[in-house]
Amino acid sequence: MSAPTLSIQQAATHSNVSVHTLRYYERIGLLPPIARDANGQRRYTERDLGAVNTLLRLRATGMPIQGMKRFAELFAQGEGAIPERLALLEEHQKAVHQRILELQTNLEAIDGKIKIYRKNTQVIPDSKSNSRGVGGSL
Amino acid sequence: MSAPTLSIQQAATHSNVSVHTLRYYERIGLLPPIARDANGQRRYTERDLGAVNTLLRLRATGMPIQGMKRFAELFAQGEGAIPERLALLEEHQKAVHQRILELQTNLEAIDGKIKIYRKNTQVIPDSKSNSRGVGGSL
DNA sequence: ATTTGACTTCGAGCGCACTCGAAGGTTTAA
DNA sequence: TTAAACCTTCGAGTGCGCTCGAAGTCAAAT
Repeated sequence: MSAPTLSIQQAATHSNVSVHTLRYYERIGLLPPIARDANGQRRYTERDLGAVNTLLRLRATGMPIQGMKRFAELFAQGEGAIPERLALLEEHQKAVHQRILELQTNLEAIDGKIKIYRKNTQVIPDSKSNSRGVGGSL
Repeated sequence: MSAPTLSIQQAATHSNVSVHTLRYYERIGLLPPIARDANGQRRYTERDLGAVNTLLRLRATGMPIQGMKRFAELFAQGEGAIPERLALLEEHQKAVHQRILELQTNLEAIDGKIKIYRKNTQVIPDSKSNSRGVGGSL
């Protein structure tokens, strides 16, 4: 039993991307050249799908295409480049972590605003209160 | 003592944006029309700076300009629109929270990969191991 | 007198990551 | 026979959020 492979259409569906994007990623070197069948059609292996998966995770965490390209290149260079691959991932890890912290910080500020709004919605302001607490300005 | 106001340059520096961006935000309706001095030059009040601050927080958490515009419009509509403002913020709050969760999930997957890489870097693989754990494919 | 910084309207350009369609080809299945 | 699904190269278009510069004006400060 040889490993099952997928057509580009199937791979696209499986990975939830468009066939356009799969060819695009291969074209710009994010994916290695995908193996072809007797008719020259792409056959995606488990490994290829794994690669797509990894790329999508990197993308989802905000890595720009240039970064992914660099990673793919380091991969193509074989085992010698493992330390660089590790370094790249660690750097990205750090960046993502900081991004999460930034989001959390800003989210807290928004939470604060929401609380103020809730107070103001619950109590109908009387003529003496001017609801200046609400935003001040936006 | 009247409230101190800032020139556009000062406001830009203070908020860490460009004067281009300040005018742009005003132009597209994110900021209210900024008050002018005798010479027609913008004078940014504390309130205006607060508005910029809020916008930057929304932006930093990924709210598109259209969303910010909607918020600004609701603000311009006065107190009657407070419930809608609240709703908009709550929706955004939810979205940001989900975004954070997504980042954390993907970050964990990346952490996993890093761990595998670290194992492989520590132990020089012998002829029997083929380091297939490392990425598999990227 | 000149430099600085502000103002206006306008439209072009940029970087990113796709996204799509055209045009022309082949193979395979119904 | 026809339709579906794949292939190629190519270039144009999209949406976002700026970003910039041009051209012309004005007023205050040195």
